[in-house]
Amino acid sequence: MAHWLIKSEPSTWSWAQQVAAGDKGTHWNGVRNHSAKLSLMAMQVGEEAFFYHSNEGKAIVGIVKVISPYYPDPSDPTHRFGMVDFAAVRPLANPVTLEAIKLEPRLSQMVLVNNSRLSVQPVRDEEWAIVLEMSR
DNA sequence: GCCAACGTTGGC
DNA sequence: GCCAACGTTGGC
Repeated sequence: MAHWLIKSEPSTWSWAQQVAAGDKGTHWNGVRNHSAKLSLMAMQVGEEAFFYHSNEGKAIVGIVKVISPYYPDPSDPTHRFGMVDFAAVRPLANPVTLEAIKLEPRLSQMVLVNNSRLSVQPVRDEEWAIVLEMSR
């Protein structure tokens, strides 16, 4: 199973709102970037992703799971981009901040560090485990 | 609020 | 097909 990371500005869509959406989850629409699209297309139902708060908080705050495979994003007039649905799984006991991630040498290859603008990105298995360890 | 990094657009 | 101009993202 692959792991992922998705970003959201809390002022637009927060972890609290994601939790409130429950098992029905939310449509992750609005992605308009090719790299992000490739990750969305590769996602399988049941795979988990870190939920990262950008701008305010700048931390991984929870885990979501994919509850629907990739399908067209009706909000895209060009019909080039699609989306998946995510539902909240659980919060992290302690959010893992971008600062802490940057200080951890074993996470120096994370896309979050190297390509900070990419809103949907893959996470390596070892990176996933290290972040979970840091959240305890 | 600034600005660097990056992606996209459009003129040529 | 190149590349300058522009818009957006997101850390600082």
